[in-house]
Amino acid sequence: MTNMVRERIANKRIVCVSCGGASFTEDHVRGENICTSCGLVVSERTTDRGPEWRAFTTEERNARARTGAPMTLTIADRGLSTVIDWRNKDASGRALTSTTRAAIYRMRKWHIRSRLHSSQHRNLGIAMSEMERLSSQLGIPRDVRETAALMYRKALTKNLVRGRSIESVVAASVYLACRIHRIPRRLDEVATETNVDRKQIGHAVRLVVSRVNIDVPLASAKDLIPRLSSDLLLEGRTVKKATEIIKNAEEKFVTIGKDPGGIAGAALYIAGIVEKDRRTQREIANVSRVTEVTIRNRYKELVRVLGISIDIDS
DNA sequence: AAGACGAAAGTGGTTGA
DNA sequence: TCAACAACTTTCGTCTT
Repeated sequence: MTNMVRERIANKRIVCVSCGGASFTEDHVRGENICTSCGLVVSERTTDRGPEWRAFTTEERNARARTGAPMTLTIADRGLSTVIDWRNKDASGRALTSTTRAAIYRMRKWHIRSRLHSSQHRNLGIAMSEMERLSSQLGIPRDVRETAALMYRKALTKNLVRGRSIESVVAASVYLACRIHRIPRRLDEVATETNVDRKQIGHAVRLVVSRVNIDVPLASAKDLIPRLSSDLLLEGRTVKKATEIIKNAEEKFVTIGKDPGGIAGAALYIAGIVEKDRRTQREIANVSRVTEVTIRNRYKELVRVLGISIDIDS
C-alpha cells in the first residue's frame, strides 16, 4: 500500500508550495503528508482505502481477494458475526432430515443466546455506533479508533460505564486514544461533538486513566507544532527552531502544568523572530487558541529561562 | 495604525484540610 | 465541602514601531 501511495503522489507531481521540494513523508499516525525538506504539512487525512493490488478480470479479483470483512474492535461482535437461517432448508433448498434439523435447532438456540442476551453486548452495540459517529466527525484515523474501542471494552469489563452515560465514556475513550497516538485533539473539541458536557467527559477520562491499565502520555506542546505551523505557513527552519525551543523548555521543566497551546504558540513566536519569519502575537494566538496575553507570558518566561537573546532589528 | 506590553479583575479547575 | 491557589482569560490604557 505504501508504494502505491507514493507512486500516486509521484504521478501527480505534487511539489511543496513552500519550498518546491518534491519528496514527502507520510505520517500515517496523523494522516498527513509532510514535506521532507521544509516540514510543511501538505494535506491531511489522505488515506488510501483501496486494495493494494490491481485486478483486470473477475477471476483475478476473486483469486486476489484474500479476506472477508476485517476483524475490528469497533463493531460489537468484532465483525465476526455468523447467521443461522431460520428456515429448515439446506443450501440447495431441500428440506433437512430430522436429525440435522434437531442439530440445527440446538445450534440456533445457543447462537442466539450467546449473541443477544447479554447487556454488555447491547451496550457495546450502542457505544460502537456512537464511537463511529464521533470519531468520523472528528476525522480520527482508523488505528486510533481501534485503540479507542479497546479502551472502551476495558472500561466496560471493569464496570466503569454503569451509572455513567455511555456517550461520556465513549468520548473519554476517543480523547484518550488521541493522546496515546499523539494526535492533538483537545477535550473541548471532543466535547463539542457530543451531547455530554465537558465536565462529565473530564470525570470519565480521569476514571478511565486511573482504572484501566494503559499509560497515557501527557499532551506535549511538540505535538501541536505541525498543526499550528501549517496554519501559520511557517518555514521549515522556523518549525525546527520552535521544536528545539520546546525540547529545551521541557528539559528545564518549565512546561509542567502549562497549557500546551500557550507553550507551542510562544515557541513559534520566538522561533519566528529568531529566524526572521515573524508572525504577530495575535495571529499565533488565534490558531493556538490561547490569548495574546498567554503567548506573551509564556514567551517572556521561555526567553528568561532559556537565555535566548532576541534582536529587535527584524 | 498596528502591534506589543503589562496591570487588574474575573473564571474554571485542582489541591489539601 | 470549602478555601486557597496557579494558570489562563478579558479588558483596557500606554508605549513602540
